[in-house]
Amino acid sequence: MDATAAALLLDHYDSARRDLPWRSDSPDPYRVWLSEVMLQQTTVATVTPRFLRFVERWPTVEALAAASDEEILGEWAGLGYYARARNLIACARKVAADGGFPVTEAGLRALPGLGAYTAAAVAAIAFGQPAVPIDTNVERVIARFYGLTERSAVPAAARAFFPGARNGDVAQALMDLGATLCRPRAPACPACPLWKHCQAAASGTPEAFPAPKVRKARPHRFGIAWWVRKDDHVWLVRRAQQGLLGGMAALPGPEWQDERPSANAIAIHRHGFTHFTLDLLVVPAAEPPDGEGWWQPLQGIADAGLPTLYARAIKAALTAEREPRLAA
DNA sequence: TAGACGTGGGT
DNA sequence: TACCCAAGTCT
Repeated sequence: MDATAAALLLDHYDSARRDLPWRSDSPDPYRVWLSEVMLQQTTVATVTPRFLRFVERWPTVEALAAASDEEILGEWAGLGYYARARNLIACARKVAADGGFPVTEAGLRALPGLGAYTAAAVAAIAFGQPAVPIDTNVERVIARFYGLTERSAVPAAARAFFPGARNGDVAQALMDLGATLCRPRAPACPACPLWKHCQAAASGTPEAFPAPKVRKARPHRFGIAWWVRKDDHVWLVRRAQQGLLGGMAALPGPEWQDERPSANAIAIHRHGFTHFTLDLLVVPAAEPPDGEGWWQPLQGIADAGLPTLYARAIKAALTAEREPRLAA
């Protein structure tokens, strides 16, 4: 039905597409998969340098599969949503053991960390399959193009929009459009190749499509991180594999709680997570707590593979030690 | 199925 | 400061 719109979109894409390091006329499935997993809920600007470091260190899925958990989690540190890294490891090892990536959408969907979107994206982009990847950009552009307020109506509309041939390019073109012109707020309609065919633009209030999602308020929580120094080292532990920051290096400490604890902190780091904010109190202790851990040299601690929460808390503690008057 | 799950940049 | 948003997945 919308061969015209898809053709206009592809013409625009062929002349104006962004040059991103995982894009190629002959895509490497490993690079497509790695980039798609990194891009889940993460911006192109954040992913680009991290992607380049990953593929330089591990140029193939076999090389990645042969790396240790600690190496990969350390390279992922700071990217967030660490379940992605744990699934990345499991997926790489399965693909390497199987001798390559599955070619079909269903086969890809069965791999760890590949949901409906990523399986369709890899199938379409890397293998030229007629899959229809629907991410937040595609959802927004399609909803606006057809004047849909209900997000539940988008998948059927998207299947009508996608031509079947060049679905990977159509998807990337829609994502580029969503990121640069058809933005959530203040869309740049006059510059859009679909402007004259777009229902939302014709309505005069394109931002009203699709209807906004309802959001809940974030609670506030508190935590204690023990600050145990010896010479120029600090005691670190590895967090449990499941749950928040699962498998990542961390300062030791008890479970976080809803009430503010009374403790003699040398620094307090406030950190925002998706579903709550945290005040992490950094509290000096003389000896490491019971359990596994190691002495991490403070030299180059910023590159030690810590998630941002702990990298920032340690930085605040070191600053407080240097300038006690500034401590919270 | 709704909540858990990170972080950085824009406004 | 605070909220929005980002190439989602898993349970």
